[in-house]
Amino acid sequence: MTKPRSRRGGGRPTIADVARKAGVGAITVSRALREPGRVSEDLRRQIQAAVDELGYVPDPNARALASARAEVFGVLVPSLTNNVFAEVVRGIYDNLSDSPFRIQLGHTHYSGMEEERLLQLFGSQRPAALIVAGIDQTATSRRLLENAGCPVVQIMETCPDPVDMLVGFSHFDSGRAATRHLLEVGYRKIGFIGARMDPRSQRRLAGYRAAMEAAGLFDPRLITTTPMLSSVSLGRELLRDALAKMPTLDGVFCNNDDIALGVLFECHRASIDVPRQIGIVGFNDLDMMQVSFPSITSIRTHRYEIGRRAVAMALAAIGGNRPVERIVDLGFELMRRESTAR
Amino acid sequence: MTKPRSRRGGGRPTIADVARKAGVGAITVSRALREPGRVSEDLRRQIQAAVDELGYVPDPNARALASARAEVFGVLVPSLTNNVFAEVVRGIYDNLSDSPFRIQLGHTHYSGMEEERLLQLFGSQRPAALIVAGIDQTATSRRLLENAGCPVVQIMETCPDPVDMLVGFSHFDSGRAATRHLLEVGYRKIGFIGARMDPRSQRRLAGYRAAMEAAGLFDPRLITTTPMLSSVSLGRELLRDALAKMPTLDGVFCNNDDIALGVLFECHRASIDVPRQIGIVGFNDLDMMQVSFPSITSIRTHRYEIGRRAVAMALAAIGGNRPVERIVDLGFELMRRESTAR
DNA sequence: CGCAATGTTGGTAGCGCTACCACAGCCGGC
DNA sequence: GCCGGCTGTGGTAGCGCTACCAACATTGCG
Repeated sequence: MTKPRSRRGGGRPTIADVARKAGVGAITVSRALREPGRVSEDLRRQIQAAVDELGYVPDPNARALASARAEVFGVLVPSLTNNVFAEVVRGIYDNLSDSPFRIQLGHTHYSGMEEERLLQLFGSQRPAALIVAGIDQTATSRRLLENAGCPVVQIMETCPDPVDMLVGFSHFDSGRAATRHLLEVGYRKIGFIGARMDPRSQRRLAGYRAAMEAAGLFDPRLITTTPMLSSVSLGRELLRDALAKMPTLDGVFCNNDDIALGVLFECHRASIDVPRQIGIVGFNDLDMMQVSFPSITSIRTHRYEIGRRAVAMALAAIGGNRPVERIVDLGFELMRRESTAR
Repeated sequence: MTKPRSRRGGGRPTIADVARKAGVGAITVSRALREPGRVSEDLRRQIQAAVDELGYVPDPNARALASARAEVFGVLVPSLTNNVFAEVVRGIYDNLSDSPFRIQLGHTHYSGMEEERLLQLFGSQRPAALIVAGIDQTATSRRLLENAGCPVVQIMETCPDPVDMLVGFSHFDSGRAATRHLLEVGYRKIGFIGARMDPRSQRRLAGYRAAMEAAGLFDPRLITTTPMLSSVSLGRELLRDALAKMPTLDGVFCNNDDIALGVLFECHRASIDVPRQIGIVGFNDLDMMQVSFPSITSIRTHRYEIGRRAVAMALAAIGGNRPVERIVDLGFELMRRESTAR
């Protein structure tokens, strides 16, 4: 006779304990918990009573092993301290909190290598779905996504050929819209100021450039960027740099709101009148943009909704009814404010 | 003869495949991967070659099931969009990225019930360690933590009787220090402005109150709070409310930097001179505090370091050598700036 | 009334991995 | 030369759960 291993788990109740208590087979307990509709009302009640009494919680690891599918959403974003992604992630969490799915979050730190490593790692868990930021995966990453064997949602951008599904908006269009607005209001020497030029920033810059070229006003010296991580203080420094290069600057499209705020503060310090001498447009429309003095024109993006929608699409796909629209463009909105009101 | 189940996992290589290829037993492969020191140099090389060739990645679920221990850190914070926790979480991720541990992140949304639910859920995974924000768990939550069977680190605060380990700083002391600074510089009618008064905010308020009472200047009408979530725009509204209640207000200790920024903007709009008419102190010392115009005095907290340190302590405990100091106080720092320079 | 279709339940055999032993070979000490 | 102790390796038996199939009862229909 073999002696049972000494309950390595520390004596937590198992499905067998519940089954014994309820006087049914283990598999019936399993079904009662996962597909209550397939178990008779009577047994379901008995089982529920046993579960409650024992305080049974299914072991997700055993479940994943047996079913070859973990109840986990893998989520890959470049950074969490970036307010933008924090909002997206919040949308994801909120829409997933009532479901049995857990979230496995990873930071790529804007690195393709790191993204590959994490996808490899996440893949080994057989996640129920993957949500990844951006469309600029390496060839290896793209292959990993295609072979993940689960719904994949790319977020934050649009493109015609996603791996699977996509929710986002056009960074090119939004960059162009911001620049066009400055042109329409009458600014001419419009600079682009940006830090950490990730692919999405590059597309906004391309939109800026397109607008400026269409107006016959493009000049490469109007562009000021840095590889450093974006921050408010960096916005201040970058405006100084931009003005040093181009003292006649009369407007700036800032790659994000942090930069824009830094620019505004530097204008205060240098007694530059906003919007009279310089017009400012930010990007993302954080709450503070409408509060600042003067309030700052910005491009509002639907970050929370992107996260929420990505989850909704993934859940639909898991449930068997893939959304008809594989590609969702949530657009953006230009919020006109005092910083460009001249 | 039983036909093998059709590789539900989709044909990924298993440890048995690696063992066969390397001509060794499965258990030796397992050891070579987890404790290379216990396997001879020769076999280790052969096994590594087989692993590389097959692209073998261990299944974390099977591993967790067999060893009754998942390589997962459970992390519980109230909110991710709060910049403060985003920084803490970054510190946690950064210090854990080279280890085999994954992170399971949960939001309590400042709710004790939600915290209980998540601890229950996380516990079912048998995590390697738990990191939770705060010391104000419900009785149930505290019991769950005590019985988690793994190292537990509470973060963000100090107290004499943590569940297990603790890293943080004193909110009471920091609130008192901020208020004392305002008093020292000469402000008298000093208000407290705060949103979302979680337990940490309450302690800062208590520190404020202690300082004001010690100076014989406390007045409950100086306190303005709201249950709403903190934001820059809320800071602006709260200052209006505070001034309506107490027009002679000459200083404010803001519960966080977002509020402080909102207050500053409202002062600009209302042509209130900072620091002459009103002094402002923020809390957390976000980057923008030193950039704003005028720059804002704030209490610097070591958020990233709290996350980093919590992980270091948990790893040490997992490794068998619990840190001698179970309680670590990382302190805080008053950053004097223009907003209180009069 | 017979038979297929449907619905409900249970048994068995794993999922991929590691804990726990067993065992072989080697060392040094008495 | 025997014994205990080490080191390195492997076999076996699960971890807790679910996929798969079988068994049985019940129903509907010709």
